[in-house]
Amino acid sequence: MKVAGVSGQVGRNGFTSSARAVFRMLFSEGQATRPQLCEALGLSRPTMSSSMAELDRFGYVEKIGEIQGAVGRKAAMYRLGENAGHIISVDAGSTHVRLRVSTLDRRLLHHRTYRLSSSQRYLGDEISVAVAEEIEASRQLTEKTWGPLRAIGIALPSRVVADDGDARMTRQEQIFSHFTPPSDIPVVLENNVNCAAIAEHSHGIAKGRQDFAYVQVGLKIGMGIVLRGQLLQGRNGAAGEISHIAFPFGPNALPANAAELEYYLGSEALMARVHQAWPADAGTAPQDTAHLLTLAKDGNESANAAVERHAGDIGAVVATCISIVDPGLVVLGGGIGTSPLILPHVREMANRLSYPTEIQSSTLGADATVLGIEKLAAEHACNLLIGESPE
Amino acid sequence: MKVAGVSGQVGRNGFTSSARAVFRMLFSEGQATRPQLCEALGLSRPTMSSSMAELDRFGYVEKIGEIQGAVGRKAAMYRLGENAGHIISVDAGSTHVRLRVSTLDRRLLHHRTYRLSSSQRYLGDEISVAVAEEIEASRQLTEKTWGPLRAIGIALPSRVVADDGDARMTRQEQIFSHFTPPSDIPVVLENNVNCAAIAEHSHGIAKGRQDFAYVQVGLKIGMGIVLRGQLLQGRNGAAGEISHIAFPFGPNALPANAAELEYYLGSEALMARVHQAWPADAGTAPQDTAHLLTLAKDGNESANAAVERHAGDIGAVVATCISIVDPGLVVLGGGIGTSPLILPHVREMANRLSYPTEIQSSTLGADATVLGIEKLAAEHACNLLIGESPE
DNA sequence: TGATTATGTTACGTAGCCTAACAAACAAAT
DNA sequence: ATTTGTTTGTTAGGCTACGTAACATAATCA
Repeated sequence: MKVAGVSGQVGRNGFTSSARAVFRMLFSEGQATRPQLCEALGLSRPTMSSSMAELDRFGYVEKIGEIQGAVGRKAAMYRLGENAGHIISVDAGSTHVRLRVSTLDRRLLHHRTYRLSSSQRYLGDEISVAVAEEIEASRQLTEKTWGPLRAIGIALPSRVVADDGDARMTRQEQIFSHFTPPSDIPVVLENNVNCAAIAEHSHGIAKGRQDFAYVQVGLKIGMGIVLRGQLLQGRNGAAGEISHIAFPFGPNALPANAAELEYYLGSEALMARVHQAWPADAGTAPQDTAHLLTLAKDGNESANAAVERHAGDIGAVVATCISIVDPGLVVLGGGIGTSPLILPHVREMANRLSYPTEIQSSTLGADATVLGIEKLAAEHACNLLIGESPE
Repeated sequence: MKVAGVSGQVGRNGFTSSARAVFRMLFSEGQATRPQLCEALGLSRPTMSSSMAELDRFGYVEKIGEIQGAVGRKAAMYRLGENAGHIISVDAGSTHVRLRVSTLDRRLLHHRTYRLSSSQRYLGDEISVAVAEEIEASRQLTEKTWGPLRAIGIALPSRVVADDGDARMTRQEQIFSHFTPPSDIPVVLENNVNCAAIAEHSHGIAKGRQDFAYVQVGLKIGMGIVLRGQLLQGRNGAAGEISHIAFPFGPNALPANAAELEYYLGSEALMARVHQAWPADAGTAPQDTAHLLTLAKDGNESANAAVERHAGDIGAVVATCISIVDPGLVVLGGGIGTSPLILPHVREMANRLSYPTEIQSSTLGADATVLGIEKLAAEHACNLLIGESPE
């Protein structure tokens, strides 16, 4: 994750640590009563009173109702207040630009989806233009109940280098070719596969897991790794760039070029191999991977063989990842990755080659990436507002 | 790292956070004056006084002298006191059992090295017996100025699973077949390659790095990964088990068995290939890898070709690791890994296939592993004594 | 209409830090 | 040898962020 713009106050900012804990709790839980917060944070009721007063002075919390227990007085329910502000999150994808405007605790305020004129294989001008326009349009209709804009998050189809990393040779700056963010708003950039991984962590099948890997198999292949609850980025923003693992590699084969696996495991090369091997008497060869998967599902032998072989290849890649980070859980995503046809073969290959690991298909839809960058942007905004998280 | 024995008090234990910070500073720095500690920890001199008094009551610190600045009063120099105690660290290696007795701040009190009767490929009875005897012998001569024994650390040639991991199918318990640790002393277990990585971090070329990978190439091949300053262990204790990456893997090759790379890249298979390819007119074929490296260094063409090919294979493995964790630094260790002959070829292959990464040879000697487990055991003892580290 | 229970506030105590001021111990200047 | 200035360490006292105890408030239940 790269953060541009405002350098930001980190740490001490006048709030007591209890007030910060309360804010952070409402930030992550959405809403809670005072007794719930006391219980969860181990604070006394007087401390809760003063923390709430502190936060309320800035409009960072608001009371949204009361709930009645079995007996006794009603408990006041709170959530983040208007002044906690809002964020804009954008998935600058290859076919669509998806945008969400939401509060820090991720209540959706507004959303848009823009379809690009053509599929963009890499981050380029058209994506930058579309992002600029979509963000501008959303900013126009900002309602004043949304509070101040705290951050803009953008998920990119490119490597993204953290602030302390080595940013040479990255395409990440391309996003700014036609898009100039407001000067006082921090911009959070992250790779789109990593964002999908984050979404699996916060909304998907990896919820509650400290460690897991998310492998996306579609047009391209990529991986996002979460270790100890945190996204692994790497010195060059290249953590999870599995298209660069050594391939081919064997007793009589050394890799000749970088990223050969990207071509081999990508949809295009897969379909090329399918066409090559397609028997003349097996009917029309499928035109795309969706078609291939449909044929396989319907029992077409040639399609099944191709899918099985591809699943084996993916299983080999997954085994390699497990052998290096041993995450305990691997989530498969992307057009091919989520197919129930490949799952058993990936499991079989991965578990045969490496170590006991749960392997599951993603259940999140097309919103995963934008939800992931939303989470990251919200976290960044939260940190700027009340200081870095304690751990 | 697996921890057996005493469950331990974690966190709150009567010490103020300043006192804990002071202890932790002396633990990591070895010794420091009061003003130095004030400066480094951001504490006032009165707070330092009370923290020192607190720690001194338990004998956890001791004054070891005074140093004179340019002008002004002398500053008192402190280090950890006798009651901070000592630890025993053991490298249960394949040919030797190395043992160190040291204070928590790693002042060497005693050391022994025991040569095993034969090279042990796996953790088995002979190693367990040797460890039991060496530890017992060291405990006999415990001097009372050493203070209490706080922990025993053992580096094992086996996967080691963390307390929350999945311990099935591990050999780690073998160490206790003939060795029963004192019931009230915590035992810290860790894989020996991971220990060597830790040693690179605390004493070696990776000092000060947050992220790096250590690749050991010798009789076997293995990796230890440090991310955000912490060892990566993995759900099955299998993080860094690079002998399990998919191999062979190519357009016409899927791996048949687990760990084929272990056989292919190990010394034995390497030498078998060398013998196979050795020309009849090139003199006697080398008998072991050391001999092979010597011949290559002296310009022998066949030896050089074999070394270069092996280095390329290692480079491919390193590239795979970089593509997954992108650590920014890879340290090569082990009998073959530290050879200056392979370094340029590994660099060339790794950087061609993946991302800009510093690749260096280890400069630590045979003590690396025991120094690594010493660090881990010391940290564990420190945490038990004064609570978990804040971050 | 109490009795009971949960919530929130007020009053007050305390731990753990700080600053200010002073005492002690030193080198360098007089 | 005395004075001066500097650094170190201690004493005195204050402040902040918590806590507990007690009370006020608001609900259910009998």
